[in-house]
Amino acid sequence: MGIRAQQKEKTRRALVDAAFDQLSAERSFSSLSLREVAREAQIAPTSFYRHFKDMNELGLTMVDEGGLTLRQLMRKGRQRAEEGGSIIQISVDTFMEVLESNPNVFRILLHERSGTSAPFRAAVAREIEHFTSELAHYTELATNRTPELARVQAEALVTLVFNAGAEALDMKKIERKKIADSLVLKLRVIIKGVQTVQHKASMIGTRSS
Amino acid sequence: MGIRAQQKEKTRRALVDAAFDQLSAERSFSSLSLREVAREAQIAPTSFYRHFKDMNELGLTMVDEGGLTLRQLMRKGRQRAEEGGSIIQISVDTFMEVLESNPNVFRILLHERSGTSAPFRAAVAREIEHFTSELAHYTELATNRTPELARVQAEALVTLVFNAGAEALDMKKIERKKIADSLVLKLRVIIKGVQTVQHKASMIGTRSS
DNA sequence: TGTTTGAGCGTACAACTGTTCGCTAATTTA
DNA sequence: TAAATTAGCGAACAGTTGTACGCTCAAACA
Repeated sequence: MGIRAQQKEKTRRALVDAAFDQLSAERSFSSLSLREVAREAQIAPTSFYRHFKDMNELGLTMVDEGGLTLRQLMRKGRQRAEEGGSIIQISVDTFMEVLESNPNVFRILLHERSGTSAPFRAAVAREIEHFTSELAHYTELATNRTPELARVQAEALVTLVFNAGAEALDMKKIERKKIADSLVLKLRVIIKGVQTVQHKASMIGTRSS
Repeated sequence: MGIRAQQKEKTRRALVDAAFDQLSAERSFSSLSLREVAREAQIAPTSFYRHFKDMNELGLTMVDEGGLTLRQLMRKGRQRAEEGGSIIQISVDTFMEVLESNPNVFRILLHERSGTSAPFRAAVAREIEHFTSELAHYTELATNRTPELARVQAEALVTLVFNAGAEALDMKKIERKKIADSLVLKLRVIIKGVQTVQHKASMIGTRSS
């Protein structure tokens, strides 16, 4: 890569990082101004346009990085699960760790999921959908769930996990622990419930066939 | 009430209504400006201060009205449930009806729940906590749940219901129906799961005592 | 080597924001 | 009836925003 393209990439990266850095509990992406981001990235406001058409394009880039983080999260969880132990506990621990080391990545996902920009909502929904369907597929293979119930289970699990994530984001470690413990119990309850429902359904199926 | 106080209350109401009216999928409360609200309410920007210290104070008033709606929702659901039928189905139907007739009330609750203003988040959390604990209390009485499991069940149910509400908000009736059906199934799964867990726990308790 | 490209900059502008201040005029109070 | 209160207004302010335009000057290219 030429010197020029290298420098450009560096500046682009500085913009993305500047935007991520400005996120906090008190500051959402949509409340950031182009000028603020440019200021933080140490470039002139007008130079912003050399890299992104507008703030929305920057934001969508950030959401994409969020999707990447989710895929890494899924992979990491699976790797650890292969080494044995409670899958649920491992998954929750992994989630909380990744959440802690990338708080602002989750901030943009969690916030823009119910934000005011339709493209943003769609992008976040797409990433979460990908995450959910992968989990459903995995569940279908690892257990004896029907596709329908695997999907329902995955949706319920993901909803509770992300909700707990949103709560945990701005809390201290000790409170986060409580949320994680409570989350584990809830996930267990759901899985147990799905097992029961599926078992009942298959009994009926057995009887009638 | 004197003529003067009456007129003042009317204008105040106009401001709150104007703010609610401007909310939509594309417009959150925090994106509204004081001047926009005043314009919509047909008063001069400066007159706004005769009624609220700033936009935050207006917003907290609106969140309070959201809490009121939640309490009415709970009451309505219980009334209908007394007349028999599936409690879950009735609750979901009631929720979706109230959601449909007060979309913007839910918008502010659902959005500011993960918003950038700490006082807002706290206010919304308070209202949802109230809703959750009332449901837990009700569950504890109506079934034979331990307080701990009743609480866990209530939290899980509320999380799924509100999440489904957020999804349903901007959808057409037919898609909303699908969300509602899926939600009913998920709630059933959770309740079934809690039943199973509680049953197992009580068996152990019986054995060891 | 001479020419083209393009990242970054500074200036400028119109649009909007929240908020201060002093005024009016109608209601309330004494 | 005379005085005090106050909801509502218009003008004005300093600050911020997104973006258009034209320039520079180093890298890439022919």
